[in-house]
Order: sequence, then C-alpha cells, then structure tokens
Amino acid sequence: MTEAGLRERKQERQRAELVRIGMRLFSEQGFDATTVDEIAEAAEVSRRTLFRYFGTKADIVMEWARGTTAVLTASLRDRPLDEHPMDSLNAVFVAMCESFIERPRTMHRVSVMIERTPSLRPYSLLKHAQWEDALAAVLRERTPEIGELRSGLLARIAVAAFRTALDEWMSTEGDTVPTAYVDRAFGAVRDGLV
Amino acid sequence: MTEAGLRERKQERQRAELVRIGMRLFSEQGFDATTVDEIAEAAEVSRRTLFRYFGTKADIVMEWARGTTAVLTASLRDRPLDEHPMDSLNAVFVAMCESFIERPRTMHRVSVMIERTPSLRPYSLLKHAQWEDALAAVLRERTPEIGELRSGLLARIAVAAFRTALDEWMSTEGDTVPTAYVDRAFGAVRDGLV
DNA sequence: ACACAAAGCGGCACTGAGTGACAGCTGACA
DNA sequence: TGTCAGCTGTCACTCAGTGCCGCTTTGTGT
Repeated sequence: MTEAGLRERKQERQRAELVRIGMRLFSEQGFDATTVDEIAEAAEVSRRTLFRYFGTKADIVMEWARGTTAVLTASLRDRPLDEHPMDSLNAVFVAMCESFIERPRTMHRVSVMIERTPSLRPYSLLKHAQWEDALAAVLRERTPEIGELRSGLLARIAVAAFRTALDEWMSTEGDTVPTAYVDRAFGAVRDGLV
Repeated sequence: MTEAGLRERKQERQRAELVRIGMRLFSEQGFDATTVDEIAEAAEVSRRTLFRYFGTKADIVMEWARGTTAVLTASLRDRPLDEHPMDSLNAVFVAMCESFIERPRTMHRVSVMIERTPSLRPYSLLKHAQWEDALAAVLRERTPEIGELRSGLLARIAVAAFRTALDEWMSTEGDTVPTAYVDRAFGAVRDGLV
C-alpha cells in the first residue's frame, strides 16, 4: 500500500477540478440555474461519478468554503499558547483581512455579493458555522482543559464579532480592509460588553 | 372586500393544519424520511396544493420556527428597561425554554430533528440569523443610544450562548427543558469568558 | 511479463422535490 | 341567482440524489 499513490493524487486533482468548474458555473449563471449535468459534462465525467465525489450539489460550494476554514485554523494554530484565546481569535480574523490588503475593493465586492445575495445567504451561514466548529476544535486541541462549553462559546462569539464588524464595514465604501472594524468589535467584547 | 373573509380564515386554518401534521410526521419519522405526499395525504389535500402553501418542504419547518422569533421579540419588549441587556436576553431564552416545560421530550425530539438533519441545517442557521436581527432591532428600539455595533454584538452573542447551550442539551436524554444549560452558558459569558 | 483483486467508473432505472399548464369547482358580491 | 376571480386537483415534466450492475483501470504479488 503506497502512502500517496497515483490514484489518490489523481482523485485530488479531479476533486479540485470539479470545484473549480462548479464555482465558475455557479458564479456565472447562479447556483440554482446550474445543473449537476452541466458541471459533469464540463468536467468530462459522468453524473454518477460527480455524485461519488460530492454527495450534494451544495457540497461543491462547501468544499470551496473549506479553504477559508483551513486558513483560519492554520492561523490559530500559529498563535502563542499563553495568549488569551479571544486575543488569538481576534488576531486570526485580522490576519485573514490583511491577506486581502492589496485588493480591499475586491474583498468588499465579494463580501457584499455573498452576504447580501438572498439565495447565497444560507451558504454564507453554513460557512460561518463551519468556522465556529473548526475554531472550537482547534481551541480544544491546543488546551484540552478548556472544555466544550467554553471553546464553543469563544469560537461562536469570535465569529459573531467578525460578522458584526463585516456588517458595519460592508455599509462603507470599502476603500480599506476591515481590520479596524474587526479590532473595534473584538475590543467591545473584551471591554465587558456583557 | 371583507376584512377577514371565510376564504382567508379557511386558508389560515389549512396552513396551520399542514404545519401541525408536517411537524408531527417530521418528528416521528425524521425530515428526509417523510415525503411531501405523506403530509398531503394526511392533510387530505393534493400534493400541488401543499406546494402552493409552502414553496419547499423545509418551509413547513420554517413556518413553525417563525413563531419562535415573534415569541422572543415580544418577550424582550416585556423586560424592564433598567435591566442589563444581556440579562434580558438570558431571561428571554429561558422563558422560551420554559414554555415547553410540560413537554420536554417533544422539544428535545424537535430540536434534534432540526439541528441534526443535514438538509435542514441551512434553515436552522437562517432562523438563528433571523433571531439575531430581530433581537438587535428590539434592543435599539428600547434604547436607541445603544448603537449598531453594541446591539448587533449583544444579540449575536446571546444567540451564540443559546446555540451552545442547546448543543450540550441535545447530547443528553432530554428529560428536562434546557433552562439550566442556557443559564450556564449566559453565566459563562457574564463571568468574563473574554 | 503476467495474473489477480480491489477500486473507480459509467450506464440505467428508480424515487422524491419542485414547477408549469390547464380544467373544474367554489366562495364573494352584485 | 348569475358571474367571476381565485382556489383546487390532475397531469406531465425537470432535476437532485441513489442503488445496482457490469466494465475498466490500477496497484501488487509472483
């Protein structure tokens, strides 16, 4: 049994290709207007095969979203262990914003598109729920004694802060990346909003 | 044009009846295992008519859930103004739980059905987002000087606390209503989780 | 080089959700 | 009581998702 055989790598490429083609068609024609058959045909696989890679059509979008989750969790794993978890989470979201620092307008346009398009709303929320679960898991992995309740709360409150910050920022022109808004929201949480 | 004609009242009753029957079947057999035809047959309407009342199968669950938003906002409006907003929100969620105090097992079964059925997840998140928006709006309506940031954060953190509490409670047998879990989650938030 | 087993793949047929069109019925109102 | 808008059921269709089966590919042992 080879560690990373030809088969596995081929599958990974195929999977990535399907996501790429699917996301392109979705953004061009809309999610509902794009059929699975179209994606399968464009990727030159059978419909049945596509459903072996992705259980549902929405899973293609979720696979794409998983990329952002991976960025966040990797970033959180890099934070010093003696830092307060909420400060780590603050830093993680700020870092994500800063990765778009060269193209603030693009980030603004995409954010508004995703958050303010009604048919896309459920997927955005699904993505945020994915963030919450993944971040809570990393918190427990870093300090197991933190517990389910505390890790779950911290992750959800952090995502809540980010969503609130993004909400404010989306009402602006978006000439700059929303780091200041994120810091302000986390600051409000820290300063005993409670 | 009569204010509340026979037709309108008949429709309202029909609509409520469909929700009642649908929710009963969903909680008995699960959401995916229940077909629209079953619900239609049990309610003695045609499949097509059911789809005129509810655009999708999930809308039946959403209609049921919509009631909860109204309950929450009404409950929040009744809280004393000198109470700390987070305490008001805590009380509001506890009150919602207590309204199910006679049928804790039913609440447990329905909660698990809604939260743990993958195809229902987006709708559950949509419902929570609806709660957040509605509760934030009531907070601003009660004390306009609270501002967008603070009201948004408070509402989202409250819903985060409730979701975390519900998550823990759903892992139990559900012999009792989750009031204790809710209080514990809000307590953790209050006690400077941050 | 050859054979073999396992896994992936495509085709087919099926169920269930959701929709458009059309025809029949019924309640509101003059 | 007749008229008509609006509700209802029937039918036929598209698309998502699944089980089954036979074929092909690929990793592996001899």
